[in-house]
Amino acid sequence: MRYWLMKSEPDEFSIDDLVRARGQTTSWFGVRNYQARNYMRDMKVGERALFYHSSCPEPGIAGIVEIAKLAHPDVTQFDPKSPYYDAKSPRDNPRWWNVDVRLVEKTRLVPLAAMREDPALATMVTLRRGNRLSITPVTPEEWKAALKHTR
DNA sequence: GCCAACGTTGGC
DNA sequence: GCCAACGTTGGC
Repeated sequence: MRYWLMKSEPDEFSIDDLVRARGQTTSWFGVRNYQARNYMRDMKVGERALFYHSSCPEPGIAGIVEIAKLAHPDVTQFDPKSPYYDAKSPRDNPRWWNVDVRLVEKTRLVPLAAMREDPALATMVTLRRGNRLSITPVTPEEWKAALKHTR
């Protein structure tokens, strides 16, 4: 059982979109980074992730999601009309994969500044200097510490 | 809008 | 395999 952090720009897809889709699953398409893709392929159904708002006025943890479906080929890579289209991805050997997630809960926002202030969270991969990965692993200790901030 | 940091691309 | 150029991320 592993824990994760998944970033989303709220302008594109926010915690409130997940609230509106409560009970449904949401396809985490559009990841175009190999390391982040590999993490998604490691994910198992039922594992949980911190849902993080990035590139916005108030970056931080906004909720908790769980993995609802194992990684499967990202349909947008084959759609020429999609901004995520990848002409070089072979249909019989897709480059890009995505899991599906579902909302566990929308939490109080845990601002980036608060995350940096907590020594128990300062170790998070996503907070490391220069890290830009949209999907990163979270240790059980970090997970516990993060949940405290959401209450 | 700026800019540091990083990943990817492509010529050699 | 190297590495410069380029594009992207994401906080500020």
